[in-house]
Amino acid sequence: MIRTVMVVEDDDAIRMVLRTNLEDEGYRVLEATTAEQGLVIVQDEQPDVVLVDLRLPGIHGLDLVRSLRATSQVPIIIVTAQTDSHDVVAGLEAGADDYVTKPFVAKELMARIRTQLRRSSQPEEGEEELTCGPIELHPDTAEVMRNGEPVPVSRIEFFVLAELIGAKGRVLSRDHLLRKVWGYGNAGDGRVVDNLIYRLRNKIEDDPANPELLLTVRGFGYRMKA
Amino acid sequence: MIRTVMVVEDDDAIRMVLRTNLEDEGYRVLEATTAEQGLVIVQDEQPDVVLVDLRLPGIHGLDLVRSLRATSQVPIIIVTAQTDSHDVVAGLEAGADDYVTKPFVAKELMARIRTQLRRSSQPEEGEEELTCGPIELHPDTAEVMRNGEPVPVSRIEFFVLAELIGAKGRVLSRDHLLRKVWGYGNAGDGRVVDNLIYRLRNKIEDDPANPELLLTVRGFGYRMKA
DNA sequence: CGGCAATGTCGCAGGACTGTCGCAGGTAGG
DNA sequence: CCTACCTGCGACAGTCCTGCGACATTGCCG
Repeated sequence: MIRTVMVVEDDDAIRMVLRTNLEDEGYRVLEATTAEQGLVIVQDEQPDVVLVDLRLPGIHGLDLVRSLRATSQVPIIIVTAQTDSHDVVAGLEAGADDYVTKPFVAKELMARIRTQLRRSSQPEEGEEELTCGPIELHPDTAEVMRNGEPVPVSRIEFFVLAELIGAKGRVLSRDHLLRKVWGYGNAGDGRVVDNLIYRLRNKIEDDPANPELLLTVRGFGYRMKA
Repeated sequence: MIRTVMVVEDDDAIRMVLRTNLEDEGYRVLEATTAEQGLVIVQDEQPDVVLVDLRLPGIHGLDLVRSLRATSQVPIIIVTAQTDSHDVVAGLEAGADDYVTKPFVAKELMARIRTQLRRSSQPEEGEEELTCGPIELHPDTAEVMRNGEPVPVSRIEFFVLAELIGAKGRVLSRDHLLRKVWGYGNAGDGRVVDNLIYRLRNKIEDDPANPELLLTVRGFGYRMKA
């Protein structure tokens, strides 16, 4: 699962360093240079962690922290040059979850981000709605519903369906599915995917021979109806 | 509500300073001078936060952190003289939630403790009802009732049932149950969970061969009826 | 209209997954 | 010491899954 980290920092150099380090760790990185931008982006993208500098142009970082905390549970880490203990206390009181002072050591900051992610991911369930027409996926119970009726599917079938529905109508190649679901490097191997699709259709389509939900894209792969 | 903070620290002077500061803030303070003591006390008293020194006699603080984390979600703050960034990373990776270096500023440490408490107390809403159909769990007395009649269950059976009912119908993998209830890392080990489920069904299901409450989700694990 | 490649369809057999149950060591209490 | 219970383990059986191969169909192109 790809995690998103937002960086609110006006210093270009520092922002660049952060971006590089974060991307090396495999995070998706969002950037903002002002508190106002930061607020909007958090609303929009709902990142998994927010890094905030205190000294920002315009609205102060502390106020940004308070605003974020008022509407969101997203973990906030303050990253700033203010080393005074009084500032640390103020930052944490404002609602931040951690406080790192510049110059920071990248490794340490990355570890602190992981710590925040670990904690916030506990009650994780929001996720996106996994539905497509009459089909609903419930990751909590590993069940597939069709017109409200449960449909028995196997483990692999469930994952393939989840992958397809999660793609929201985009075409997924056989290779993509193999890697994501089966975990194969990509070792050329027969028609496992086709077979599975066939079986899935028998379970979720009204007329499996004329699929209306799980469509073939000849030469490319498969996709769900939009 | 009175919060409890445990301090694991072998230096008498520092422990005293911490105790004084914590009591001034209104916390109940537990003390331990070794990792072994610490482990026992956490099990016994379930403090709300644990402060751990890294340099302890005998078992190293890091190992204490890992042990605690294996069985408990209690927030852990490492308080130590090791200022090296490498140590910070190791500490957080081991499962700590924050890392403060000596000499620390009391005010800041107190703020970090409040931060941890704020986060860990979020999902706390009195006691949730641990019921599922005709089954009731009473954590106070460790009793299971079925249609109002007490059902004798063993210690482990009780915990597994509590974990399942607490999950409110979500699937729990065997691995999850092993970690939560047995506390195993995840050491590959046979079919302990299956066996326990079998025994539980014999106690709480009308027809154990056709379970209606404690359901199997093939390929995933087990879940309670919603 | 053929030919070719891609995909649909289906049965099979090995194997993965789970239910079931008996056994024995361990533990707590009497 | 004895008993009752708990608990982990292994074995066996039944069920379901899944990859494979073979053949049928379909779509594309010259």
